[in-house]
Amino acid sequence: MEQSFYDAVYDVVRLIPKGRVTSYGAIAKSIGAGGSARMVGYAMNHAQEADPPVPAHRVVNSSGLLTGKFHFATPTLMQEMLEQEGIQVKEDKVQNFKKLFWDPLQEI
DNA sequence: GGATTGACGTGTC
DNA sequence: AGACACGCCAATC
Repeated sequence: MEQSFYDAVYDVVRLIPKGRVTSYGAIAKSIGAGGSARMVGYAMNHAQEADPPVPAHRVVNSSGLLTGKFHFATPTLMQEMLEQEGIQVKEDKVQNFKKLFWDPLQEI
């Protein structure tokens, strides 16, 4: 079966550099999905079972909020991972999000 | 195959 | 400033 919408999302997310984050909308645009930001998040749900694994913890919503943290093994895992990469997270929000934001369109 | 859903985004009240 | 509403679009049931 052909690569589906998911594979495109996975590929972009895997391109996110360590210590950086991006938003669902940005990914959606990069794959040509436009305003289908929801689809990106939907794909990320499967990302847990995707192989190779996708750094979904580097993907947050446009506000820098860790909206999908509850979809990880543990709700705190996402924050832990981000902090490991040097990203400051407070109240489930990525601090300095604007600076840490990585736009896939700039890479692709 | 129609209806529902969803890790979102932007705007409005 | 916080809460609510609508829009997008593909996958799943």
